[in-house]
Amino acid sequence: MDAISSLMLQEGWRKGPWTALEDRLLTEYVQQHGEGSWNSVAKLTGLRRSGKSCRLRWVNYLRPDLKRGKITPDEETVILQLHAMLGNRWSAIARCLPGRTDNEIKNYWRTHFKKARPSRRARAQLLHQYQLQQQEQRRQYLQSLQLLQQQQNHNQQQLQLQQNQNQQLMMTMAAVMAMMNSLQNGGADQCCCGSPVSVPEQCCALPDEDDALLWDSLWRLVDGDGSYGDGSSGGDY
DNA sequence: AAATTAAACAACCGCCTGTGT
DNA sequence: CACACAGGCGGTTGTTTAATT
Repeated sequence: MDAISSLMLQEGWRKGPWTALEDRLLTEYVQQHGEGSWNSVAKLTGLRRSGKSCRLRWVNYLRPDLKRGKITPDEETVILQLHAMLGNRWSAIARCLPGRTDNEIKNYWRTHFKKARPSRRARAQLLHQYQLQQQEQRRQYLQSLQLLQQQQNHNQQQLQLQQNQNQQLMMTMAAVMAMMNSLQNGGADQCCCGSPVSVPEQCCALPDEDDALLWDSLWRLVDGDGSYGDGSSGGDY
């Protein structure tokens, strides 16, 4: 409570709903003195109301030119149009609607057009929608987790396969190198494993079938066709 | 029929502006 | 120019009435 309000209460200012007697006193005052000088109402009539309160009561309730009753559809249209143009300038809107007060229009707007708190039924519906949304989000989250897991397993398998292929390639390379060496050395002194042999077949030389595979791999490498292995990995070799 | 909720209305409050001194 | 005061304005709150559960 501010200083003026507490002072008003100390001095015995009345607040709250107006009585019929207060209305009559105020009406008589305005008839005699005209509108304005609201602060002198209390002195001249004995009313224990502030000037502000007197003015508000007169303007919003006692003025004889006030139009009573519901807002008509035409008036509603005007209110909507003017509000779209002027915003919350209620007094400006009220000036275009004779007999209506800014307070009345403001209340009407708030009641009918300002986004109202949803009804209980609407709130329950909103809550239900929210819960369904939450369920769906949870389901999607679990699904993506599962997908991620599958992806990781797949990657693991791919890695393993790649390692195997690399190993095989290294072995092939080593065998090729050994073969080259043996060809350079007349083909008799050393085997691919380094053992001194006169005939390669007597050491660790590959059987015919493996031998063919080995040469096949070598030509692929030389051709550089990148199709080594399962054919899915292009460019890493 | 009682309890609860929403709508409508009335009044108050604080801030701002215009005016007189 | 600075100050005080009255009046005006928009936002907010309180109360009553009507509708719904």
